[in-house]
Amino acid sequence: MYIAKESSTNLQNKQMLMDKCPVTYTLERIGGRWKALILYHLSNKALRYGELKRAMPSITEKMLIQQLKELETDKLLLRDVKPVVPPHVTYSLTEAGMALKPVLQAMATWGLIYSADAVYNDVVKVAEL
Amino acid sequence: MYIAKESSTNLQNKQMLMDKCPVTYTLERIGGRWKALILYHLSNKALRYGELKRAMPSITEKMLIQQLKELETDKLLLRDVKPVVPPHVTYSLTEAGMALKPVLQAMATWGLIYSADAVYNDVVKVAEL
DNA sequence: TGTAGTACATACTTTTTGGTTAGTACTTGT
DNA sequence: ACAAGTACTAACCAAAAAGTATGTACTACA
Repeated sequence: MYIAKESSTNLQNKQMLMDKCPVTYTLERIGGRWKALILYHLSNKALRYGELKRAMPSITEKMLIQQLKELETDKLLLRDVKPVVPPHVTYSLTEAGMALKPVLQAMATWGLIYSADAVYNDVVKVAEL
Repeated sequence: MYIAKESSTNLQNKQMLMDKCPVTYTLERIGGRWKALILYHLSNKALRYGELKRAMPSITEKMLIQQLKELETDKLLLRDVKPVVPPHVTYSLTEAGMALKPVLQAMATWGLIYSADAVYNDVVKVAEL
């Protein structure tokens, strides 16, 4: 028999770590499936919504705007709307967004080195199918 | 009326990004609520299971061993069992785990700078309650 | 005898994340 | 008249992550 507590600690733990651990704070900002990739695509030049979509064919439109919105409210990127019709919207990195480049670079470097000989525990290789 | 596809692209997207994007690869290895913190605590010296637990009072035992297991199979840390009773188990960083230090450092630095004036969008501040 | 400490395991549930499907308003091109 | 392109919105759902509660085997100590 299972009796659950009324209030879970899930959000409380998240809050606490965001507050006390700067790494967790950063992780919360750039974590998830798509944010790093979006930041990467915008790292050289500003792009329009449609350009981003075409640069990442496997992201759905819902996920794309959702992530863009979150990145915007987190002040990592800027949304520029030209009030014309059809709409013309460009996304570019802010100061804070630019400052993430060395972070992403460090992660990319580690990933490149240590994924080479890694055992893929959570992924079934296509070749094995 | 809603009719769902039989196979979702969730895992396929994850696989694809892990394969093509080294940042995503790294993120998958150190992401989640607790892994960064565990790596941080082990960054200076090896610790026993109980010492880790006491260092992170709000993690549950289930989450702790689960994360430790994943970090071990990902070869970021080493599990040392002394076959005595009561059990004596120590965890320490591997080469790959050590190599993550600059990555965590870069994230910590960014987090410290850009969390100071951040708007907490996903968190209701305690003071507001 | 019973309580605490060692390091876990397991069944179950809640919360969050990611994905699916369908639709909006407007204009230009065929 | 109708399709295609612009940039979205919203209802709905499945899968993954995180958390809860409880139990294990063994020993030392009071």
